[in-house]
Amino acid sequence: MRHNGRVSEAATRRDVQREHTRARLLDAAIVEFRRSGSQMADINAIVKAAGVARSTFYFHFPTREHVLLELIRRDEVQLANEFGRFLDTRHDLPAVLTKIVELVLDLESRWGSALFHDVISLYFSPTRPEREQWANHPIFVLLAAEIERSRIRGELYDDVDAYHSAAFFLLGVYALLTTAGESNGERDVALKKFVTSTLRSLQPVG
Amino acid sequence: MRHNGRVSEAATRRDVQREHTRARLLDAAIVEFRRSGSQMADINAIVKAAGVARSTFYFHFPTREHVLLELIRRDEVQLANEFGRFLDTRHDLPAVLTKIVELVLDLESRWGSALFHDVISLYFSPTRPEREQWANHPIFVLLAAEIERSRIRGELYDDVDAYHSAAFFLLGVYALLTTAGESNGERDVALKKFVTSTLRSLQPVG
Amino acid sequence: MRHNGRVSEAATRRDVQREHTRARLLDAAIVEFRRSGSQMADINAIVKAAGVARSTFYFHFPTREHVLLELIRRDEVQLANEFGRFLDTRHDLPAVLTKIVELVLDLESRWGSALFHDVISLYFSPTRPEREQWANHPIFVLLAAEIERSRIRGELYDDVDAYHSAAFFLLGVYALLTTAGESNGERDVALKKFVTSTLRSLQPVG
Amino acid sequence: MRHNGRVSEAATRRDVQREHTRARLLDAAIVEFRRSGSQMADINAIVKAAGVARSTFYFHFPTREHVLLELIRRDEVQLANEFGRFLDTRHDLPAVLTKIVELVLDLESRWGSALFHDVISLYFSPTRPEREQWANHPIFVLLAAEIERSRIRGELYDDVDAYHSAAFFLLGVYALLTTAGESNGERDVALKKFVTSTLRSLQPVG
DNA sequence: CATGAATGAGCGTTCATTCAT
DNA sequence: GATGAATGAACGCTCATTCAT
Repeated sequence: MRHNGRVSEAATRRDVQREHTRARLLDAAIVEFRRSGSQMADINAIVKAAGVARSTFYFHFPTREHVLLELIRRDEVQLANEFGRFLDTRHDLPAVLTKIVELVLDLESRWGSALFHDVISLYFSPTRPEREQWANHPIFVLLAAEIERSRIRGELYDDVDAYHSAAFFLLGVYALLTTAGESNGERDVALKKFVTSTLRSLQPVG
Repeated sequence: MRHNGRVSEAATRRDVQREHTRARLLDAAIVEFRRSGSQMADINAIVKAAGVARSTFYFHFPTREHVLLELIRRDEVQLANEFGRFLDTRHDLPAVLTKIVELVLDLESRWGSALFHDVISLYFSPTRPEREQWANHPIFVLLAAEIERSRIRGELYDDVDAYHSAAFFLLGVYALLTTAGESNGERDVALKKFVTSTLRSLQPVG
Repeated sequence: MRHNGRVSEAATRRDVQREHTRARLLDAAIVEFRRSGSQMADINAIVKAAGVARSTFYFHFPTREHVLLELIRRDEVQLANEFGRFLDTRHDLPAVLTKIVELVLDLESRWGSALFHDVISLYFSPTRPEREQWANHPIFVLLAAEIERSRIRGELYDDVDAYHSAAFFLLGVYALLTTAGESNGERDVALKKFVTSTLRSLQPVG
Repeated sequence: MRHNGRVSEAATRRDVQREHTRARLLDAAIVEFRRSGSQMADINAIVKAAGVARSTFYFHFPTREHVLLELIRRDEVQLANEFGRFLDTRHDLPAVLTKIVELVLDLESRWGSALFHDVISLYFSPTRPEREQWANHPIFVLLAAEIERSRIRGELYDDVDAYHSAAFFLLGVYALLTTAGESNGERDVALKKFVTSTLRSLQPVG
């Protein structure tokens, strides 16, 4: 009411400032989360690293989960793009599954295993937010479609359920990865066997 | 150490008392843990429910993880016994896998999904204690052995790896169960399909 | 740091509020400390008396020693001022020593003997903070200077060591005061004799 | 009532056992107290070192102060004996005071400065037990008597109050020793000056 | 928009102490 | 006489959260 035309301008400045602070917080959060997993990472460390007040964090993110979500969103898009590009090339189902393992391993090494574990468990958490459904997971969607195409081409058992098969596979890969106790060598072996095993559950052994 | 033979006898009374208190705490803990998972569980609520002093909890259990371990120990034995009894009866591999799903579902409903999740994640936790290795999981051991017997009987693909197959199956079941978002009906369907899918990965479709 | 000029102005309101809470805590602390000495003092009682949350205490004071230091700081300034004003008047050495005894007795009665003891022992504590050195004690400094002036005026033995003499005197006064078992009457007598005795150690009996 | 003549015998055995445990506790206590001062030393450490149960400590000693008292009692007797033997030899007052400083320094090095500090503060503590009065301190008694004899021999000012003078001296020595912050060299200098200063307060400068 | 003071709940821990055995 | 289970009070501390400014 006391404001003149400059208000929208001022608001814009605020927007810029807000996004700046928000980005600082996200950057600091990913560093902290990588270090100690999202459970352990305390907000103190994040805000300290971001150079803002503790309460500023809560201004931007209602809970620490919201930070995670924002981080996930970033990478999911990238992952889906990469996987989509791969699907545009010549490929068979074994190659597809292997590619997925590779992508997920990439993701894990980018995030660190502790944080990765936390992120995955968001998909399983009883309190997970609406949009983190499997049905929305970009890789899941593409994989299910690919399996279905394969089935229609007659390469798989007739009665294969593309949706569930895709879920079993991704779930399995994630679960194996969270089995952090084994050495990387053992894990790689297990993943390779898992791909083979999954293929056998889909198509007649040729 | 300085005790003579009579002491251990006399001490029995105290032992009984101690075990009683301990059991009260465990009972109260499982209730609280069921409600909110072991991480979030309020120790104050537990001791209040058990009717003992806060410090008594810490007298018996150094950390909340120790409670969890004790709870697991209890049920694992029971589970393994039940599964062992089942294996003594006439059965085929599909029945075995179905039985396992059933047993795990039982366990989950007894524990509640939050606590169940915690327990499972003990198997995946980077800091899990030695004895909570897959290799020691009673169902895992029995299942792997059963798969291997089946393979030797020529019922499975020749090159099936019993150890990994058992792991994939249990991991998958657990993972599906932690996917709490779906309705129970959907979950049951998914589990049934998962059993079928696993069987196909093990034996030629007849 | 990112603040502009107006912030410090605006912050003043908060500063006032903060200092108010801080003062409330200090006031409550001195009451509790008087009752039972700073070691034994119950932080819960302090915060309850101050009408703030427990964590607020720790927000303001990392340890209980910090409270003590703040209390000391308050009174040392006052004490030094009063002693300084006295030194500005006409006086001789006996009057100076007597004045010191009087000031210290005042301090003790304001603080109570338990707290007073704690405060003094800060000067003796192996972990005492830098600034609580004798060399910084305001009365000590003034007394040593006064003794030295007296010596230069030829009123004392030539070889009197002002620094040590001042220390012996203050130490003695404090030590006598911590000897709480005797009645006040006995203590007053002892203090009077101690002043006489100290004077005799400084100047030829006239 | 069911007991026969063997009771007194049995009681004797118990006595032996009790004294044995008591001695073990004392030995452990002095070690622990030396390490960290009596304030810090926790009963846990003592009972652990003594190899007895926590509650056994409380069976023998109502409070930790009672342990200290028992330890003091031991050494005071020895100290008084040694000082008494010295007084039997040819000596003058300066030698007496110097001897006392020496004895106290010995005591301090035997006990460690932290424990020594605690012990001394027992003499000043508002809750100190009856028998820890200055009036009972063995050295104090002997010193006061010696000063009085000296005064009677006409070596001191006529009006010297032996009781208070002895108190001032011992108090001063103890107080200087608790000034732990200074180097040993500085402390020795201070003690020497303190002896001189005290002598001057007692006898005309020759 | 961002801040910092303040909160409240809980944490894991220490420790003197009691008491039945 | 000695024990160990149990207690209760306080400790210092963390941390998500609220709120007035």
